[in-house]
Amino acid sequence: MAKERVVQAIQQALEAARDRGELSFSGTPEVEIEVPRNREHGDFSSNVAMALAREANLPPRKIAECIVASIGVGDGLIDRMEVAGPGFINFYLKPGWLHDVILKIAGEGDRYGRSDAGAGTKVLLEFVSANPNGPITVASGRGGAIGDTLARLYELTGAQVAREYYINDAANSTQMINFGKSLVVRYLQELGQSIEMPEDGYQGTYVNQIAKDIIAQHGDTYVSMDAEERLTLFTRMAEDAMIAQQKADLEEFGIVFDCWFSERSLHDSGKVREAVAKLDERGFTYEKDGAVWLRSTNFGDDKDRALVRSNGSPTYIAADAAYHADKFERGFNKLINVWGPDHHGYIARTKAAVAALGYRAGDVDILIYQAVRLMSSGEVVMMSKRAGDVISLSELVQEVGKDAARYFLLMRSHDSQLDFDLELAKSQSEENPVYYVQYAHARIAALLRNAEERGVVVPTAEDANLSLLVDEPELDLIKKLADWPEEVARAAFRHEPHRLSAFATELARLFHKFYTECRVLGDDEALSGARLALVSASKQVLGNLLHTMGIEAPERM
RNA sequence: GCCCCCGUAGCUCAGGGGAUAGAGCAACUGCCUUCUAAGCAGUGGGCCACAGGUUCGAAUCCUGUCGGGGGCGCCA
Repeated sequence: MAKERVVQAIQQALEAARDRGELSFSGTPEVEIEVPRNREHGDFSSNVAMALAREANLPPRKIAECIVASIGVGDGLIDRMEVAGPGFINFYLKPGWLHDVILKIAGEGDRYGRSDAGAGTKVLLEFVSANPNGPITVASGRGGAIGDTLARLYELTGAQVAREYYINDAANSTQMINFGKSLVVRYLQELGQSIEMPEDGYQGTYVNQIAKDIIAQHGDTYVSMDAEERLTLFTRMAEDAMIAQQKADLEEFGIVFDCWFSERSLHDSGKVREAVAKLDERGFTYEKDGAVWLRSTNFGDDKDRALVRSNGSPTYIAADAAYHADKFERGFNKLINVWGPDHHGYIARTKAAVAALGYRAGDVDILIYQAVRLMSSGEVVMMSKRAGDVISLSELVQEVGKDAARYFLLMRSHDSQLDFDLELAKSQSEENPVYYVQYAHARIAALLRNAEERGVVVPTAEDANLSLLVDEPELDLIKKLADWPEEVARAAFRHEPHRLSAFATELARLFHKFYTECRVLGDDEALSGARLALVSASKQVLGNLLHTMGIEAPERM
């Protein structure tokens, strides 16, 4: 595409200048070009001259002029160049390059935006991974939106991607036993016994529901059961019920995992023991106070961590070490974990465990997203899982819809806290940003329907006379369309799925602007045809974009 | 005490070495006999928390201070 050709032209010019002895620098300089914010600064702009100034020991503008002088304009792409400001080189291209973009989009369709930039990468994306003791919360939903969108982005770069949910189902977890106890209480209460829910029990009504389901299936069989046996059974049943519900909640949110990975399975299969043994063999453990410790400080952690308790049971970090080893053993070469803010303390120790096991810690990327606050009428809606007044992801989806929920949870950088304005997300009106974007798509669809009704033929991109597209709103819109593939790669590799919401807003704005200023179905048949080709391309890109965000692209609104 | 994130318009936040700092919401003013006004155009609104430093160039990088949030277990 045009951008690569400009980069190549600069590189060749640099080498030519070096060969002539006009510039001195070593290696091949990284040539970066960008789309300038200001349209008057051309189609692309480069700062190489300034970046090279020190090494070449020449004023930036001088270098820029030297580069410009050795770039030919005869290749049909570059119209003219300008040295501007402190030493920017601005490239003004012949409009044909933009028309090629429309041809490319028409040719690639749903695949427009794909690349092979990530080919050969086998990514395991682990996200959500909530404890199986309640419905998926809105906070976990943020992790879900981020993880799933990141997965879609990586897929577009040609990487192989697996979405995985790590189930924290280790036996004897105090949380889970407590959860099981709560279920027992509800079960007995439902059957008329008067016992109190303990202070630290799970108050949510979903526990009552599980109790009712058990009664519906098994009646009062468990009333007379041995209490300890019953607790074990109920803990397991509570867990199974929650996992099933979580699966359903997430599917409703547009997320389907390739694998639900059980922590317990790591213990049962002996993999946790193996991992601890391997750490021991490699000399990174020691015993103290009857416990086995990992020398995680050897790998940058600020203190050593217990792997096996003095009572002989392995800790969470031991299982985590085994889990990450297992991921690598399954052939993945890039592990991405999307974790909530309460896990930030685990980054150093997890990476330490990975390194101590002999894997590359650099192949593990851990993304911590910050808290979500639900806001209603300017007030924070408080949430506590145990108190039972959580607003679940499922409730949020029912309240505002999947599209608004996903869009809002993707609007902010993962490391910013996020205020989720319920009223705004709910409002089916102009103030809601998600509708702004979807409306652009629906508007396009309406336009194309209209054309059909009027008997106007939408020409193929090849048949349209694209050179008629010369107005500013048209060119600005095409430039944005041209940027999509690169935006995909940026958002993927920088792990910034929230960029898509900004891109979506910008693309929608440029379309609306075009729509307002450029009449599509007019008297000039050739111009209408060219504009319809542009409209189709816009629909394609907007659709691809919304699909990547996991949001519907409506045909009408 | 130590660690992480944040501090940018009235509010919520993008931008994270480059040219004149942006968006949504809120406020105000225009634009529908013509393709969806869920739209467009315009106005007002900023010591980019503060202080030093690095750089040709800093909202952006470094150090420190202040303010907000989160995390620091032989819990998971």
